[in-house]
Order: sequence, then C-alpha cells, then structure tokens
Amino acid sequence: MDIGWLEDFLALAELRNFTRAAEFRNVSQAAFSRRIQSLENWLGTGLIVKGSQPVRLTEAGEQFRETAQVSVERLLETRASIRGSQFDAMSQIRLAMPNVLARSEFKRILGVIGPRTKTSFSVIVGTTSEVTARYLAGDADILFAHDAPALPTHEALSSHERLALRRDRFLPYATRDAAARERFGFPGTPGQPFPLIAYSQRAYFARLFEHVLERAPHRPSYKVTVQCDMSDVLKEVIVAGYGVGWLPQSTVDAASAEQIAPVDEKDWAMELDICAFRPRHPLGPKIEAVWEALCASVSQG
Amino acid sequence: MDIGWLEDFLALAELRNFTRAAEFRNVSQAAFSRRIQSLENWLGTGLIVKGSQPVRLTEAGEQFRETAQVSVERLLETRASIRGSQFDAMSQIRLAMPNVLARSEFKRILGVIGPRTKTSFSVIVGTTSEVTARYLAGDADILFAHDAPALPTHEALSSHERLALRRDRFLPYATRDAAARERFGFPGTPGQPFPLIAYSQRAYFARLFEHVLERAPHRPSYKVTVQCDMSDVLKEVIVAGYGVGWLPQSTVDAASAEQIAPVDEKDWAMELDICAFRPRHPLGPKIEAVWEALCASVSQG
DNA sequence: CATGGGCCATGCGACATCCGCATTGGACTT
DNA sequence: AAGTCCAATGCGGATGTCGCATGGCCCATG
Repeated sequence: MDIGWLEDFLALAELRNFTRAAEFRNVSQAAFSRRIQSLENWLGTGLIVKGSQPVRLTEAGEQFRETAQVSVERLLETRASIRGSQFDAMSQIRLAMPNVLARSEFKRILGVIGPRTKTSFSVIVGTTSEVTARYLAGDADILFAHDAPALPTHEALSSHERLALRRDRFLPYATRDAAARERFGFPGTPGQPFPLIAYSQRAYFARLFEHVLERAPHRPSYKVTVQCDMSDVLKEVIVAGYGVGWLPQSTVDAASAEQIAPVDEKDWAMELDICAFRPRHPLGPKIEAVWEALCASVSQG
Repeated sequence: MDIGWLEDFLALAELRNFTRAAEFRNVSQAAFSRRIQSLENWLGTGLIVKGSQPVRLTEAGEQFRETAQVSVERLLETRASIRGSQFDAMSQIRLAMPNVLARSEFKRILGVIGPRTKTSFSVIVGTTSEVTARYLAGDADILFAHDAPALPTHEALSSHERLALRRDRFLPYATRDAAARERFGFPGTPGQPFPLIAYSQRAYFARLFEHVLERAPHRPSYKVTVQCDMSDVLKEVIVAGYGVGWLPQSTVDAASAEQIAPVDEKDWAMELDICAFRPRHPLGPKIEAVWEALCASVSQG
C-alpha cells in the first residue's frame, strides 16, 4: 500500500470529484480511478458510494479518512523534521523551477543567492506542473514559478510562504515584419482566425491564456499553428513568423526583441509574478540564508 | 512511499540484520536492501549507520522508527476494524493454506466447518511461506499450516491464536520394494550416502528436515536426487522408487500406503501439529462461528 | 599477516505493475 | 430524445521491482 494512495483518497474526499482530484494530484483520471480501486482492494471494502453524484464516502470511507489524514500528516511531518535537523550537513540546496525560468531567470537568481552561501545547488527542471508536484512531494526545498494571484499555480501552494521576486507580463508577440503582422490580423474576427502559437493543453501557461481570453473585450477567433509546452520553443516559432503567441516578457531577451514585438498590449496582456515558494516550517540555516537573500533582493528593488 | 517499506524498516530495526530481516519479510536480501535504500531516499537521509556490525540506526533512524511504528499500527488497526464492521456483509470467508494441506486436509476441514455456515469460501494456496505472508498481510481470515512448537512456521504468528487441529508426523518414506530399500541403505553412513528426495531450500519442510537431522543419533550422509517444494510431487517420486523422502503422514493416503512405507521411524520422525491460526481481535459472526466449529471438532476428538 | 566466512551492495535480465490514451457505459440535464 | 458530464476499462508501452549471481568490505581466526 502506497501512501500516495492515501493522499489520493484525501484529495478525493475533499474535492468529491474524481476528475478534479486526479488533476490536483497530477495524474490522469484513469490512473486516479485505479488507485482508489487499489486502496479499496487493500482495505477489503468500498470507500466510495457507487453511482452517486457528487462523490460520497461510505461509512468505512469516513472512518478511514481520519486515519489516512493522521498517518499522512505524521509521516510527512516527521520527514520534514528529520530533514530539518539534517540541514547543517546537507551538501546542496535543492531548487525546483520550470524550464522557462531555468533559462531566463536562474542566472539572476543565482546572482542574488550565490554569493551569500557556500553550498552548491541542485536544480530540478521540467514543466510547471511537474516541478510543482516534486516540490510538494518534498523533492525540493524552494520552488520558483510564475504565479498570477487570480490563477494560482497549484492550490496546495496556498499554505506555503510566497515571495514575489519581480513582476512579469504575459502578452502576445509576433514578428516585427509588418506584412506578416498585417496578414495575421490579430486579434482577428469570428470570420478571420489569426494563427496561434499555443501551449499544450495541460501547461500552466495554457490556463493563463484561457484566462486572458475570458477577460478580453471579445472572444477572438484563432487557429492553432504549433503547440508545445516550452516557451522557448514557442518563441523560436514566433520569431520564424508562423503566428502570434503569448510569452512571458522575461523570456524575450535583447536578441529576440529585435525580431519580435508585442501585439496590442492593452487588452491582451496579463500581469503575473515570478515567485519563490517555501514551506512555512524552519528549513535550516543555509536555506534560511538563501531565503533571506531573496527577500532582501526584493525589498532593495 | 510504500508502507511495506516501513514494515521492512521496523523488522530491520528489530532484528538488526539485513539478511534475517529480509527472510522475516519474505523477500530476497537484495530486494530488502534496495527497499531500505528507497526509504532512505524518500526521507532524504540515512537511517542505518554504514559499516557497523550489527546494524545500528542513525539518530534520524531512531526518530523515524517511532513514527513508522505508530503509522503502520494505526493503518493496520483501522483496516482490521473496518473489515470487522463489514463482516456481516462479507460474501466469503478467506482461508489460506499451503498446497499440501489443500490436497490432504481441506476436505476434512470443510466437513467440519462447511455444514455450520452458509457463506462460501475463498481458498488461497501456495507455499507455506507465501500463504503465511498473505495471511499476515491481511489477505486471509484464517490460516492453516503445519507447525511444530519447536520450530514455528513464522515468528509473527506467535501473537495470533493457535488451534492444533490434530497431530501429524513428519517422517521418512521409501518404496515398499525390499530390494530398493536395501540398496538405499538408509540411514546410510559417511561413506555410503542414501538418495534423498528433498524439499527446496526455502520451504518450511526443508527447515523441519534440518531440525530432524540435528536431533538425530548421528548425522547421516545423503545425496539429493530430486528437489521440489511440493510434498505431493515428492511423494510421486518416492513412489517411483528414486529414494527416501520425508513426508507428513497425513499426505500418505490409502493408495499411496500400498506402495510406500516409513523407514526407521524411531529416530527420524518428528511430531508436528496441523494448526489453524486467526488474529486475536474479533472477526465478525460468520468467521467466529467457523472458528468455534473448528474448536468443537478438536475437543470432541 | 594471510585466509575464510558473514554481510551488505550492485549489475543484469526477466517479469509485473502502472501509466496515459482512447473509448465505453451510465446517470443526469436540457 | 439528444447532449453533457463522469467514472470505469481495454490496450500498448514505459517504469519499477524482483531474484540470482557476484563483488567488495569488515572482522574473526589461525
């Protein structure tokens, strides 16, 4: 029996919906459903009332929920405590950040925290949801991520300390070539869709994009030209003139800025923060020093 | 993180020896070692002091031991409790027994318990260690097994209720063919080994056999002819005249008794019990009724 | 100091499990 | 009655785990 199953069950008991709970737990709905079945099989009894909407727990499910909660909490707390007492001897600090920040921001972050500490760093990179899950699972000490207050990266991060390092903007870019920009016709009309360089379905930026559309003056019409979950790849495609795509301003360096420019900033941009997250409990002197350096860099401007 | 890892760690903390703990947990030493590593990796710190003999826990290990103990106990207790409250609705009673008992004793057992209950039975069969492990893991309600008080089937069974159903004897058999028996020369001498039909290394009966040898008047010399972990297979080989092999008397039915007979019973036999085991906590009305039927069958003779 | 035995770690190939995708089956809504 | 939302399941592929065999280490013993 995996304690991940317990966490799955707790998420399901909380959200009362397999699909949302699966999303929360960062697995497919299919896998999630089977994990709950595995847990029921281990217990030897059903936890969920079949064919009820929304999900309801059986009597056994209610009884088990408390034990699951207590056990998971105790195990995770003990792990955190042990890790905390080991921090002095810890050889390296583990940072997690999505690919886009690893490329555009890591140098800056290292400039802030590097000089003040003698430890080495281990950097976990991947998609936003991947690194967030790994941070929440305790695989990293500090998480860096884009985060819009209106659209949190992950609900579970709300119980963590959040430090906005600096402002960023998420806005549409296109090549500077006037003829191409004219041809795209952004933001388009229902009859004339513009070519969109889009994020993959599950990416955090895809959710941000949806959010932008919902708050826009009108729903534009578009046709997806290229889809990918890495901003840097999308940027290259935009540079090559294949269409319009949303990028965090921070990823557009001087070289790229010569080739691409924002389109119609006013209505289609979204403010967001580049944030650092850390657990609220003490993390040992070295990591605390790093965190203080981050805080200081913010307050100093 | 699997709670099996926690049970592994608790066994190791208790026994202070990887090899014994692995045996206790019914896995290879290699797998056991890797599971401890997995747990250490999940915790992010070492639990075992490297290069110490016997095994010693680190400070973190001592700290984690208590949490592991509490969490495992709580989870298993809650499972048992939930299962207990579900017993009325339980469709079938789960019996576990080694192959040899499934073939020779199940009919008798069913004759005792079958008439008094209306539920159906699910029978888990396998090697003794397999079914014992599954019973201990909660996959069965009642375990049937051979058990010699001097050589318990599994240490963990000592905390379970034990009911000796009837006596059995573990003793050497050979074909009735006089010429062959003469040729075997059992119990042999250092110079003239007898042909042994032996149990596989890890089988419970292999341990019993070793125990018999240790208590025998002299250490005989033998040569393994055939090795297998199923008594019934060994019996066929003995019938075919390939050598001498130890069998539980209960497996020798009338048909076999015409072809094989014990050899030198006095010094090479061992008394053992055919036992039923059950957890000490209440198990619900149906299973309690079965247990009472078993008890009654013993006291009535 | 050399040797042997007990003990834990690891390379390797085989096997089981778990995952994601796509789809089905079922209940409820419009 | 068609549409929508939701959980369960068949299937192919990836990932992890196992046992076996072996290697390296320490310690006890001659």
